[in-house]
Amino acid sequence: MKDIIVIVGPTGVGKTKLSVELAKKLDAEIINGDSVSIYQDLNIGSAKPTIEERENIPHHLVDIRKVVEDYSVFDYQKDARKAIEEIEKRGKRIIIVGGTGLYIKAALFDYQFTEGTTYHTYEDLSNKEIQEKIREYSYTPIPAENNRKRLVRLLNKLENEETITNNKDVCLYPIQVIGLTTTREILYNRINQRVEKMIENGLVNEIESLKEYYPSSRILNSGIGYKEFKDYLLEKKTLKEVIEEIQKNSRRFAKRQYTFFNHQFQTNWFDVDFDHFENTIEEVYQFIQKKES
RNA sequence: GGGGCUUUAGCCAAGUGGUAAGGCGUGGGUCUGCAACACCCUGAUCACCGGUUCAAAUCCGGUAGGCCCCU
Repeated sequence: MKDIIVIVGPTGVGKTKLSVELAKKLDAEIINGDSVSIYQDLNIGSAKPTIEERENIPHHLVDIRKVVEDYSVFDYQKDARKAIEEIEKRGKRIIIVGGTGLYIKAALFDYQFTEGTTYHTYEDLSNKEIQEKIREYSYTPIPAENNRKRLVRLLNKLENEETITNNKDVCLYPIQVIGLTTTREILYNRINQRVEKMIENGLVNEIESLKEYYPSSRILNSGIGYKEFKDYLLEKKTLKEVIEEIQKNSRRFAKRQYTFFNHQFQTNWFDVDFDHFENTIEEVYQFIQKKES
């Protein structure tokens, strides 16, 4: 099997464009590695590649869920591995692009989940009490003491007797991780402008048409570019405030993405040449060729 | 020209004599089932000069900037 090309980087650096161009050169198909593009009807705010931008390259794991449905890392792991298998059978190369680090990592590395386990929220227990219970299983050290979500998850795993492995460094596929980067200043400018552009392209209409799903949709209440509109729909916030909030959340997200891709993957970083993007494409292409020869 | 108020980190801001709360942003970090999530870490000698005091961001005087009122 040839290396799977994994394209990562912060939001707004040009991952989509690179993935399509590279797919053409390598005769590859693309697997989406973005937790929001999974959803139908979330197009503008998710910065999902348009049909034109996809240039007839097959894109997998895009639009596979409805806005009211849930989706998790485990689902992604299964779906992505299946897609890898299928593309492989077709004899095409594989490119995974996206900014959701955990999804991509769980698909490619030996993360193990257990099918259909029960899940308690332990609402009656304090963080301290949950920690105590975790200790009863002789599980130490307790990670992230104040992180309610992770504590609850861990306790559930212990109570369900799920196997807890630590294979996060065991990669199951041959991969080549390409990271796109630039200076913070340029990145933040691009992010800010891209949000303005989303508004011009009709993000507000997209939101209006999804309005009725807000109360029941998890993704609409957590995805950047969507959750910020909740108060706008209630007329508690102006559009200007919403825009600024989306920009801010995107910037903070980009920062966290850097930490993840820097520490969780062996990323080969490339400084993007925005004025002559073909240079960046060529540089990455040469890098891949060299690695394989 | 006269009078009053004000000046604390990039921003907002508490603190009126005993050696600087907090929030936001920024930067860094964690990461096996909500991950575009959640969580952790991160900064100042208080406009400047002088005085009072054992001790001043805190009191007094002056200088500079800002705001307001009067003429």
